[in-house]
Amino acid sequence: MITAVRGTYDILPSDTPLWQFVEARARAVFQRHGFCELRTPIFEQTELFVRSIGDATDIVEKEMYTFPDRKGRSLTLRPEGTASVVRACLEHNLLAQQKAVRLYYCGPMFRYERPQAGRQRQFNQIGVELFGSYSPLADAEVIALLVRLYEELGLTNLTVKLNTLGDADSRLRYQDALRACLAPLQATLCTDCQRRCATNILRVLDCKVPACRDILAAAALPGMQATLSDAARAHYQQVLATLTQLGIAYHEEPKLVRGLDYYSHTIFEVTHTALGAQDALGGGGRYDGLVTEMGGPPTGAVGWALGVERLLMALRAGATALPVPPAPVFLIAFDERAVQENFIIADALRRAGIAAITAYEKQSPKAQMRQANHAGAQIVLMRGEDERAADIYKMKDMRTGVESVCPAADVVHHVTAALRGA
RNA sequence: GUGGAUGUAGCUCAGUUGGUUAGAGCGUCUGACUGUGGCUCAGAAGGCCGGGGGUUCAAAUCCCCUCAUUCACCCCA
Repeated sequence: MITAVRGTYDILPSDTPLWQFVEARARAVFQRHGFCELRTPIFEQTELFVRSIGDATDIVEKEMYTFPDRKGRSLTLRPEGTASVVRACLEHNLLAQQKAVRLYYCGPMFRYERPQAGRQRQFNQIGVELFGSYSPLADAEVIALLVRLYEELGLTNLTVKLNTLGDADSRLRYQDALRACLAPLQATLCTDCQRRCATNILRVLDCKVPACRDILAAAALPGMQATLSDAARAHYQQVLATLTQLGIAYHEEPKLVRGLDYYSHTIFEVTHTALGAQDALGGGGRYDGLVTEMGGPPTGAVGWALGVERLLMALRAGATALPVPPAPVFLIAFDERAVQENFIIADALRRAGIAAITAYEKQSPKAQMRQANHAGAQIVLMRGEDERAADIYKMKDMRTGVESVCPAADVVHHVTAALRGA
């Protein structure tokens, strides 16, 4: 038997209503906030991700699905959404005008990682990007948007974690200071941290190995705040103040670090208690340098992405009321001729906007009634020899068990009235 | 990429120190005055015991490999 490849999975009909619910709510919230959808291809030139995400990141180093096409060009299934959005904006000149551009996207992303709870190789993200402003209000706007979206979906037990990396100069100064401070200690750190010292030194701060934590705590490392420029510090404070005015609770996490190179200034992450090790429901930050890095004009930018699978895990944990599938009209045939007759009536019902299904073969009335019940039918229409003689349909309301009769020519009206009354 | 746990019916799981035709619950199907669902009762169908190799008179059970799932590390959404 051929199975779905490792790290991928099917979203079955029993689950798709929940997905549709989440997507519909998300679109409604984005629409209220003035964000428009952008749909980009699922694969891009490999170079796009290498340049935007950073060639020293885990994503680029070992997690991308990269392959040559038939003419030898290197292509990559997108591991995240921001790079494609920036590329599309530049390609179509969407950032040329002097105004903010608000975009959202949703769809599958691909990363070659070891699957575990809340982590698969093809997974879905919903994300937003806000271009054209350096204002801390823009940071606050997208963070608020993320929180309002979760609220709209009925999620609680959320934690919003915030930090600032400062501008590019602040960050370089801090990394230098950290490197100088850690150099003499490097041999005593865990092997992961020794590697991090070379690749992404900020991650050392986030190490969970107890021995490392003790060493770091004793080392009196410089705080990032110390190397922040005045402007960067003021920007961050303004973001915090605005969130407070919006009534959005947050935790400052000075050690919060992100895995993509393009972030600067504000970074944030939303976690949920019911999620286990992969507890980040969503995260993002400001990336003012990326647009110029990709060959565009200097453009302020801030955005986030959320993992839909993790969002659904959190929703299920919270036992939020799930949407119910449609309850169709079910047509039962007592004889062979009725199968064909029902098929025609079903079409008339559907054209009138009423969901209806029929059987393809005559089965026992009992079996057909069971099917109708299983399908959640509210109304059952029955046709056989007796009904044909009188040119009528027998109609049963499955909730009350009450049966009635109506002329064959008038079925649509009767069903409509019955559904409305129920 | 590293480590632990687990793969038996559609689903959730039993299976005693290796020993006859591998079980249960739920679900499915069929019946219970043959043209009527839900509840109840009765019956039936449904398993290369994840796959491959090995040990043995004998393997779901022991050993090795492999694939997959899962949890954690790592990393991220």
